[in-house]
Amino acid sequence: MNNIDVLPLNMILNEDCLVGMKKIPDNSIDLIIADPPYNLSKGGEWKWDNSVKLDGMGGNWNKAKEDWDDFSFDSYFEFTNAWLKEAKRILKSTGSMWIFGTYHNMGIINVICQKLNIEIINEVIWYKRNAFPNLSGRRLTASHETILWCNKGGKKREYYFNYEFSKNGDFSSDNLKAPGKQMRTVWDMSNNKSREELLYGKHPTQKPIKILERLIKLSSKEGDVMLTPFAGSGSECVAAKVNSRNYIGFEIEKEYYDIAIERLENALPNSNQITFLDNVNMLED
Amino acid sequence: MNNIDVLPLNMILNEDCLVGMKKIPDNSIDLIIADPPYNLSKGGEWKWDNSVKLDGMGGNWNKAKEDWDDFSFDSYFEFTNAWLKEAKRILKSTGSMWIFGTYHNMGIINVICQKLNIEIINEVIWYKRNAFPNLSGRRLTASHETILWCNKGGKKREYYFNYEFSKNGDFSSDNLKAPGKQMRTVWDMSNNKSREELLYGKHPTQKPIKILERLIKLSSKEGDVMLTPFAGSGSECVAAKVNSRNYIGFEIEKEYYDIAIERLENALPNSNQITFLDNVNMLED
DNA sequence: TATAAAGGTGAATCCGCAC
DNA sequence: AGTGCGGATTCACCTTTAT
Repeated sequence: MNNIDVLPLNMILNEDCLVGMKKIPDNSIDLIIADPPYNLSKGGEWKWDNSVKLDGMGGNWNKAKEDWDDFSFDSYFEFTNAWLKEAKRILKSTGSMWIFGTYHNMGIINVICQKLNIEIINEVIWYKRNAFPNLSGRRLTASHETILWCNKGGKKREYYFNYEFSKNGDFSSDNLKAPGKQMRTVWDMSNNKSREELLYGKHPTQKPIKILERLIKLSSKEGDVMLTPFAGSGSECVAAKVNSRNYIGFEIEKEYYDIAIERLENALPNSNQITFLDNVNMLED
Repeated sequence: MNNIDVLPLNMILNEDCLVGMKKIPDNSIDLIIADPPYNLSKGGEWKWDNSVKLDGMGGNWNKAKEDWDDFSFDSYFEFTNAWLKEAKRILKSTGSMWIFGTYHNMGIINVICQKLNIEIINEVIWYKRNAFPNLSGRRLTASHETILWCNKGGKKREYYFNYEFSKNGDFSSDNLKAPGKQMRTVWDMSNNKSREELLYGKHPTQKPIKILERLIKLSSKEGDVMLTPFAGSGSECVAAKVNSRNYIGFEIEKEYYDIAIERLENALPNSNQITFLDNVNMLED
């Protein structure tokens, strides 16, 4: 996409992320934060197809896994491949992408990033100190999520990294971050939510604003454009607005879209407002 | 493999893990601990083949990743698929498998486990408090490894789990383990090695005995048979011997094989020796 | 009024039992 | 042998009571 295109900035659109991302020019986004679904509702379009043979990938696959959530493993591959390809296309070479997941879907995301030549900078582990206990006594208490930090890939690395913030920022509530020392790949952060977040907290995987702020500050500058393909109830956009980044979001579920719109109306950007634009059009670089 | 077969127990064999595992009867191993290589030496058999099209896996792959260590991404898929298929075959339905890796190879391992219907019980994060600092200032300090805990899969879950140990065992050096509380998926453990381990410490990914002991105690009983497909300098076997588990190891590199043999000669099993057999043959169940 | 202790509530998953 | 229901399980968080 090389023609000059326009797109509403600082808005969430109530549409599919693929439809939305196709409207975005190449190399135009500074930051992508993605929390892709892996628990799609029953009756969705993702169906397991036992006839699909994965001959190219090692040849000798066993038979299909039967109960992979409500949709198929292979279809999830295709879904992930589709949105990551678009994500790579629209990302600037100076930009970053952060992807949330668990072991259920992160293997697929990881493999497709490597196949698409999206470079993984770090795999970050979010340790949730207040994780919900395991009640069965048959396994360990699930208490972390994975966040993959990537850039566009290519010969030279140009992504932005705020090393100073990562080293000397205020992370006093993180017991694994030593003050003045380099930030590590394991982050200790409880899953608590502020009153504002609880008020709009309907989405099952809603992330705390404070972890999104950390991602934003580590890898972008004020005035940059953040895009979130699966906006949910809008936490990424709120974090962007509060931190004077511009944002674009897509959310296909009307219920969450409505919540996100209301949240964003009530969210106040912080004092540095020079770089934040409101509902204007974005021109390609 | 249903004929009664014999195999030397409590030995490491100087051969390829696939060759070795093929000698093991179906459903005969209680515990597998695997630390698969992902940095194979140059000139090995793993070569990138640009002509391989991965049409079954989402269809539209970009061109091959050029610099995936010294061998090809797709070949690593085949390699992983091959040994994991054997591992699943020889594992008892009551058994467990633990696989070490990082984001470079864990995505592939994860995906193949799911394709082979090997059930992932937990993804464990080993946080290395004493990780080596990052010198570039361009990324976060890599400070964790991933350990996938799996069972054989199938309709009913029969794997052994020592819940009592996981809850009330002595983990006082682990700052993330609250005494008397359930064990979680993030473990805080430094990468220090004892004098014994340092003495034989030539292998680049040698694991500390104490993390291997944790795996062994969580998921096996005295007298059980542990198998390690990539034995390296023999840490898994030493941990098994010390904890009165029987062991089988394979190591193709003569240098490491020799170290492992010497280590095991000097390793002393602990006092409960009733269940430990020395260099005997194993009959199929 | 602040802090501490004590007590009640609720979440997801596994497993056994009845049919 | 498959289904469906109910009981058991843990611990973070909130509310209530005590110091």
